[in-house]
Amino acid sequence: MELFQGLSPVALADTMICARTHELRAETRIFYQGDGAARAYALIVGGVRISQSGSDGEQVVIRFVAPGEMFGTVALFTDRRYPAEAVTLTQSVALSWSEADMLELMTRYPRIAVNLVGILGRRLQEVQERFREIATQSVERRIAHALLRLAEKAGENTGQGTEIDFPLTRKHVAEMSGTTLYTVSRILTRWEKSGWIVTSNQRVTLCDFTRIIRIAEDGVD
Amino acid sequence: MELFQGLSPVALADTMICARTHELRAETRIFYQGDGAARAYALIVGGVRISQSGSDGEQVVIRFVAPGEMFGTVALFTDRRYPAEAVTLTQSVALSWSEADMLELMTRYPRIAVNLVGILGRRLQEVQERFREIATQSVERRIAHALLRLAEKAGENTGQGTEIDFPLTRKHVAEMSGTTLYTVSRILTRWEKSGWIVTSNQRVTLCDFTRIIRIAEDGVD
DNA sequence: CGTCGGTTTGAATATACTCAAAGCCCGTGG
DNA sequence: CCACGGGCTTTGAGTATATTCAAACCGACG
Repeated sequence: MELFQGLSPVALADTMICARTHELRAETRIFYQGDGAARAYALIVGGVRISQSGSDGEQVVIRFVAPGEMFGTVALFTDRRYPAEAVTLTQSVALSWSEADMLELMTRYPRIAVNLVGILGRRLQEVQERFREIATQSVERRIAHALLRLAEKAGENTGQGTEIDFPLTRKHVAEMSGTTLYTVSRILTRWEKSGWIVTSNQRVTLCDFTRIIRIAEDGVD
Repeated sequence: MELFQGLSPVALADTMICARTHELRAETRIFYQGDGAARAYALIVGGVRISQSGSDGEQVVIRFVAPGEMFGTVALFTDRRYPAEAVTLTQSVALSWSEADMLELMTRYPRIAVNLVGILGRRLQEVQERFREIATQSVERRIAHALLRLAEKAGENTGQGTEIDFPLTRKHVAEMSGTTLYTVSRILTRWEKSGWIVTSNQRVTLCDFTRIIRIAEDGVD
């Protein structure tokens, strides 16, 4: 749990006292976009998808949350409305803190604030990179990047290669890489026929990792 | 200066003591992408463009910095390399702090850290929105959004309308909205012929503000 | 007056989108 | 245990949108 790294045992106890625990089944909406932001969450077990939708209903996936990461935190410090919605991918467990407690903790233990700055900084850099990619690269490269990021975050090593261990539809990949589910399907089937990847039952396994990296970097296939 | 808001006069004096002043002419590179991140900056006068480039040289504009804003700050708290480059648009004045001083200040006055979290949070939200736009909207809408954001940040009210008061090439608009300078040129000339905007000498003035907003929202022209 | 950076414009083209239809797989319920 | 239904995926054909490349143009500044 990066946010609380470097805290004394006493401080850690303090933070746990005011935490609330949530047990959630798959496909549960934790908060909606536009809701008043009441609490900050930390994921312990499972997976969460954060998506943002525009006025027409076009959606994009902002990120996938893996165990150990925070989500819904930013809203507390900005306009107090969640700018996106959070949905569990699988059965999950999360902790949460109220806004007041969070602020209190942060002023009592500045280290938390500094940690949070680091976390947000890294997230900012990641989105900026994704922005550059979508602005300048071909769809194929973007899809490669998307899969690599997921593998990095939630990759399980199986016999066949690295499996991204939560359910992932073509639509979601499309919403991560700024394209349509049709294009994603075409490209993934091509990769599968070439043997770079295997997909089955909404699970994607990267077999030829270096090949995918090559596509992401060079755009060569 | 949002970062230091809510500080006592004493604290403010402390921060100013360790600040260094920079006077910069137009088109000066303040730092390069990949440089070891030594200092955090605050812009006092002028304008700065932050751009990121990929391995091939494709560039995007991450943001324009207006007076009162910080830049180069995130890098101190992540991997200590600037993830983008900063170039002055016009003659400018900036303050800067060393990494050590900044950390020291933040732990001494937690309020600074909390402020920074708010700033980063808002920037994160903005990039995420831009990401959604570029992923789902037509080029024309994206250009409209780009101009509106600039007008919001650096709009001067003249007789003809709202002028964006720093030099802005077609190329830069393209790099903000993820398109080519040719497409930007075509669209801006069309808007100019219709009377929604006026451009001259790298200055853009939005005459029919509501029209541009309509394009940004509906995609209607 | 010439040069250079920025801009406009045209024609040809590519890339990826749209829409429609069929197929597949999985879990459910009979 | 098998048949059915629903969500997800595949595939094709046609097309729009925006890119690419080339060339001319404009205007500011030395």
